[in-house]
Amino acid sequence: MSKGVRTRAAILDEALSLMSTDGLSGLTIGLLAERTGLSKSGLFAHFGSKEQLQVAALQEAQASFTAHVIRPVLDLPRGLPRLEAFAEGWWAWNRSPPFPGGCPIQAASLELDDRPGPLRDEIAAAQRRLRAFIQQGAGMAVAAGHFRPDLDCTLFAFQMVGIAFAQTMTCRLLGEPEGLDFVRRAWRAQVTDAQGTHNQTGETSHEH
Amino acid sequence: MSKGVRTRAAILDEALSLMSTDGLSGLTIGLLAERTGLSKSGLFAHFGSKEQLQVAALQEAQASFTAHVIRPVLDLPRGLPRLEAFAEGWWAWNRSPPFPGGCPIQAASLELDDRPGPLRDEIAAAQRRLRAFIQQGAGMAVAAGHFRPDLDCTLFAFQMVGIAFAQTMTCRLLGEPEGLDFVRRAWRAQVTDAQGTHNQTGETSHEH
DNA sequence: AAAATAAACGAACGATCGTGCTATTGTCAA
DNA sequence: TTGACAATAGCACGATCGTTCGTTTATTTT
Repeated sequence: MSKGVRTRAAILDEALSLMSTDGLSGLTIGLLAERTGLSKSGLFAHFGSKEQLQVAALQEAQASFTAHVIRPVLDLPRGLPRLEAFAEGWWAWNRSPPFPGGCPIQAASLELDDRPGPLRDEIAAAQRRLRAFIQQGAGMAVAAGHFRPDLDCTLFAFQMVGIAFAQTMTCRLLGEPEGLDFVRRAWRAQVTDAQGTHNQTGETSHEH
Repeated sequence: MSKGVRTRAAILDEALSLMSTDGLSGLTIGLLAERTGLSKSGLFAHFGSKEQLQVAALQEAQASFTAHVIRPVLDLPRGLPRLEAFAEGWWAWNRSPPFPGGCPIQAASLELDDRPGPLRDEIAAAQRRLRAFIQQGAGMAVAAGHFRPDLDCTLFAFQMVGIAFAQTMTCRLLGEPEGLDFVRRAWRAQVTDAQGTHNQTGETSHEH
C-alpha cells in the first residue's frame, strides 16, 4: 500500500492550497484534478464523494495546524511560557500559513456556521479542540501561579479566539501592515489582565 | 420610475437571505430567480452581471446594519452610553440578524480576504467604516472623561471586532447558548480596562 | 387611446459542476 | 514473469452555472 496514499496526500496538499484561497465551496473536483494532473474520475475515486474530500481536506488542515503551531510548543514548560509561544506561533500562522491563502479553518468556520452536516461537525469539533487546548493552557498557567487563581479560562480562550479572527481581518482583508502590532498589544493586554492579582474585570465585587 | 426599483428591492431582500446562509459564492442567479419568482434573464437584467449583483447585495447588507445597529444609537449621548448601546445592539445583530443565516458581512470578510476585486474592496471599505465608527465612539468616551485619556482607540476597535467574531463562532458554529454571556463578559472586561484611570495594559510604566 | 419605454420572459449557448460506468494502465506479490 | 488487484483514464449523464439575444408583456408618457 504505497502509491495510493502517496497521490492521495498530493491531492490533499493541493486541496489545501485551493481551499485556502477559494474557500470550501471553491474546492471543486475539476479544478483540483487539473492542478494535480489527474483526471476527474481518477481523483474522484480516492474519496467517493465531494463531501468526503472536503472532510479529508479539513482534517488535513487541522493536522497541519497541529504540526506547525501546537506540537512545537508542547516541549516548552507549562504555563505562561508555553502559552506565549503558542500565541506567537498562532499569529504567525494566521499571517502566513503554509498555503497561498488564509487559514482554511477560520474561513470555513464562518462559511459553514449555518449549514448543518458532517462538514460543520468537523469544523466545530476542531474549534472546540482548539479552545480546549487554550483553556487547558490557561489552567496550567493558573496552577503555576502565572495567572490569578480566579481567572475564567473559558473566557480567556474565547477572547484569544477573538484576537485571532480580528487579526485575519486586519492583516488579510484590510492588508494593514501594522495589524500584527495590534494583535500583540491586544494579546498583551489580555495576559496582563489574566496576571492581575485581584479581580479587575468586574467594576466592584458584585456582578450583574 | 417605480416598478423597476420595487422588484429590485425585493430581489436584494431575497439575496440577503440567500447570502446569509449560503455565503457570497452561494448567491446564485438561478436560485435567486427561483425564490423571487422571476426568470433568470429577467432578474439578470437588473444587475448586468453577477458581480454587480453581489456588490449590490453587500451594500444592502451594510444599509441594513446601519439601519438596525448604527442609527438607533446616534440619538444617545456621546461617549460610554452610546458605545454600550451599540455593543448590545451589535451582539443582538450577530446572534439573530434579520436574515435566516449569520451576518453576511462577517462571513464575506473571511471569504474574500484573498480574492482581490471590487467585492473585496467593497467589504474592506465596510469594515474600515465600522472600525472608524467604533474608534470615534471610543474617542468620544475619552473626551467625555468616561475612558482614560491614554486609551488607544484603534486598538479598542480592533479588540471589539475580535469579540464580535468570537461571538459568531461561539453562538452560530458551536451553538453554545452561553456564548452571549462570554461576549458580555469579554466586552465588560474591555470597557473596564478602557476606564482604568492609569495605564494598566503595560506591566509597568515603561513601554519599551 | 396611442405611442414610447421599461420590465420580464423563453430559449439557447458554452462551461463546469458532481457522479456514475467501463476500460485501461500501472504496481506489487508469488 | 505472470496473475491479482489497485490506480487511473475516458466518456457520458443530467444539472446548474453566468450570459446573450430576440420577443413579448407591462407600465408609463404623450
